Amino acid sequence: MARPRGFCEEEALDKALDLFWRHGYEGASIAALTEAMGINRPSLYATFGNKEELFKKALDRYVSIKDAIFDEGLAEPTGRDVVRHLLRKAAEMMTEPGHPVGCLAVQGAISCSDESEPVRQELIRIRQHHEQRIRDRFAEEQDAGRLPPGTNPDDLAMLLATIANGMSIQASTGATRAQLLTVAENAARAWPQVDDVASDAAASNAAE
Amino acid sequence: MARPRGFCEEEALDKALDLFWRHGYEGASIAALTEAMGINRPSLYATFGNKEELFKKALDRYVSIKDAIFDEGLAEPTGRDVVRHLLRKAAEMMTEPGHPVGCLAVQGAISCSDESEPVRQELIRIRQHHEQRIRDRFAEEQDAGRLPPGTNPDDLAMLLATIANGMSIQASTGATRAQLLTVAENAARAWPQVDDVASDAAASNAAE
DNA sequence: TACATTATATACTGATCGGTACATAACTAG
DNA sequence: CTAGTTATGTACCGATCAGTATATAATGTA
Repeated sequence: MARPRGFCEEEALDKALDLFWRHGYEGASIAALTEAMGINRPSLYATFGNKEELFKKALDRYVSIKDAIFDEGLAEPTGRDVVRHLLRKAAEMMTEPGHPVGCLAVQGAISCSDESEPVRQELIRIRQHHEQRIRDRFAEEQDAGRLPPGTNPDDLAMLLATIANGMSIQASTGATRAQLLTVAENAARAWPQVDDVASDAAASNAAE
Repeated sequence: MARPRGFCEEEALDKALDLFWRHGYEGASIAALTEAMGINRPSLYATFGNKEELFKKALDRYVSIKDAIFDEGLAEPTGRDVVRHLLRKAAEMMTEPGHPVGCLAVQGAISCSDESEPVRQELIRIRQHHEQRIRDRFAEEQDAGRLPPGTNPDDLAMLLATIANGMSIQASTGATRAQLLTVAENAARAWPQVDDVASDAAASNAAE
């Protein structure tokens, strides 16, 4: 019973996600956001609250995309297949033409000023959520007897997350899709799995 | 024959390096820099030119530190030893108490605004310099016959750089030294080397 | 002691940041 | 057509950004 909104909220969120992804949280200014979203400042604040809330709402869309990829990847039959699937998908997603490069949860979490600390914490939380999913999947691998003796599924999950994070950095600094796919394939081939590891145990005890 | 400088240029540069490392290029404001360095704005500009030149001079000190680590690590007898040495050193350096976490060349290269693009390019150049050193070392491994058939030394160098970059992200988001050392050890153990790889060739052709 | 030179400290510039006050436009219910 | 409500557009707020003008303090030389 009042003036209707002159823009689509979801479309505007997608534009905001693109800009945040491309420039990080602080790098995307309100001026740039409103221009990309095709709306005015007051409309943005009336609809989304403030910059931080807008970011979180855009982030929700990003997480749902990534969760869908994890659903596929974690369903692969063995740990090595999971690694290959997830890293290949990551390589493709991070170099999608017309899309921002790298992973929003990595690029956006690099601290610039302190003011964006809550956003950084949120991104860390997101990444830990995904790492937890990998941990659970690798625990299944261990139960299935496919982990070499002494290999810790949590350690492998962290290694995989580390490689994925590194790929995001590589992508944001010019790595091509072909290069990232090669990284993914080499990581998958070297992945420890019981059918190709001979001796070597207790890598997990190396930390002091 | 004039008023002498009231501060030590090298000490001031070290303070600046610490701040850039901690907050990134844009995140370290001139106000914060001058306070940390214990000098005034005009002194900073008279001595170091401007923010970008100050950053590059601080970066030089960082690169020399890192190059020294590479000198040690690349001297290890085999590729796997090189990987273990470099990743262990990286884990220790990234979690040094009282120091900023992560790698400056990674944390600083994440784009916030476009204005810092030249700085980003400089950091990318630095990282490529180090990746080149790894490439050369792995080429020696291939000549020595320690690389599994079909394994490309350049690909392995990129994989190693990817893991190191990922460790920087992990460090900046709360990973402990013990966790990073475990990542390093697991990566080293799984590293492809001719004495433990049976079949599997041409991982390099996986990219499309 | 007087001068030339360089470093320092204060205070400013214009631009941009996130966020908002306020007047007006567009709509629906009566 | 009017009243009430919500969206929009403009123009602003104080804070902060990198960088600088200017006046003064501290030195070596003469």
